[in-house]
Amino acid sequence: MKKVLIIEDDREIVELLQIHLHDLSYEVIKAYDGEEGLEKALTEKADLVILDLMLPKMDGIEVCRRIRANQLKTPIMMLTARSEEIDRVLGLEMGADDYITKPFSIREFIARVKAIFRRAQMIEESLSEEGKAVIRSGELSIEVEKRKVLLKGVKVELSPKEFELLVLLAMHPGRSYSRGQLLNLIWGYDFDGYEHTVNSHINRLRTKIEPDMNNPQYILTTWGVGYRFNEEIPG
Amino acid sequence: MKKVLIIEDDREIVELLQIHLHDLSYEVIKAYDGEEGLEKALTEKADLVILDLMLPKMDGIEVCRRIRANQLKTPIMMLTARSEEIDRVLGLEMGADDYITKPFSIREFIARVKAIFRRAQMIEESLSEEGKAVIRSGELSIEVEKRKVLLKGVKVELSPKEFELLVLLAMHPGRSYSRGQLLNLIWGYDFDGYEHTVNSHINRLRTKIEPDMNNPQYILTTWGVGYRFNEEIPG
DNA sequence: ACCATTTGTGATGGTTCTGTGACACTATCT
DNA sequence: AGATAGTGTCACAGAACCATCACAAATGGT
Repeated sequence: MKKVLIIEDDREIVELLQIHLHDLSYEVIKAYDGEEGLEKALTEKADLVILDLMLPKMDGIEVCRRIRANQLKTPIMMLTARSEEIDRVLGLEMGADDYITKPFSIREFIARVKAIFRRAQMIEESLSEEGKAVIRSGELSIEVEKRKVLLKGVKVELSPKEFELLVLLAMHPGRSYSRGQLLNLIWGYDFDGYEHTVNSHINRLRTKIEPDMNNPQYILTTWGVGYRFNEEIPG
Repeated sequence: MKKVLIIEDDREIVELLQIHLHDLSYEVIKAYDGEEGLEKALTEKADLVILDLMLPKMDGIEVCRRIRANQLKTPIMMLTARSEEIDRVLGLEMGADDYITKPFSIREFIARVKAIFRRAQMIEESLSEEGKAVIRSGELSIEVEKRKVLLKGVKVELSPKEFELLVLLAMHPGRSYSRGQLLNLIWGYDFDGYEHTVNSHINRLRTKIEPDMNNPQYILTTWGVGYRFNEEIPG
């Protein structure tokens, strides 16, 4: 059974979410402040964390960061009170997978939760078929094990860095990575170069896989933040 | 009836696996620590070994190595606690055929066990053809048992290392092996020489089997990674 | 012990990749 | 619109990586 951790100080909202998550037969764990939330996130190994931005004791942003530092793969959905862009951007920068602004409709909330699990499920399944870790998206297919990328069935030659970038981004569609994060994750934390280096590699990668450079379909830019893989490929 | 050996100290997991393996009508042998596991692996002649990475008395890696040293063909499936704990590469480097991270779904576990047996079956069948394990690819045919390689019907004389390299690569077309992996798998994990040694052997091997050295058809280079056998031999 | 073969390593030259600077371009805000 | 900060593009030099060759040490058979 899937575990969902809710970190939210408004008990009414927690109640509401719990009821509906329970209907979907998920196990629900609750935390009412940042510290408690972080602790439970690290110990309970939840399959999804729902995280309010404004929290007592420890800010949602900080909680998100700390979770990411340890559990890279756990999906996080942010709740924010104001629909201001700043909040959204910050949320993405920390590596949240999705965000939703209060007040939200339960219908929408459930749809998003399902979407997140569906995505996680896809990754799980593609990994499980032995030897075949394949990520598919539109006309693009990535055979991770074989280090092979096909675009419309035609093999694309990528350099090591380009390949690693593509795989990292494509494994978490919709999640934005800052240039700093990408440098840490791919180049290593001891790399001391310019962040602008990432631009070049993204650019080279795009020239190889994007049909139209002025209108990228796979590698998207999150302005002011970094890059992400498109989560809704047309067709 | 197929025999499956489970080496795992967590008795709950052993129980669980046993039940499901029994359903598939496999005979199950159990061992609860590394030493016992190795002993039973060597005496019982199992068709599949399921091996936990963390074990009392003797580490799973060591057990894996020792089994491999004696029984080259027995498939081994590794169990690891966390996905971060072990790199996919490391598992394969030790010679495990597959690995699965805990916690895992029984469904997935069974799928993988079946896949391993299916693969073993395939190899078995190709072996039974007049007792010859033959790998064919383009104009190249490798008779593994006889240590004989034919190019366009003409015998090619290969040194031991060259032959082993060729067989290992040709057995898994498309999969790239790093120089470190090749050293571990062919030279042995205790070899302490330069990785660049592999280059020389690949080079010598190529001069013997490649029609055009500037455009290899069989042994390809995966830049920044290592070498692989071409999976799509032209006509 | 002798010879032939195999094998590891050093050296060298060639190829690909990668980081960076410079500049054009775009989004955002006042 | 203008100012500013963020992003796209491109070329190039240096770095990283690979192929090749030569040679000495190790190996193995006779």
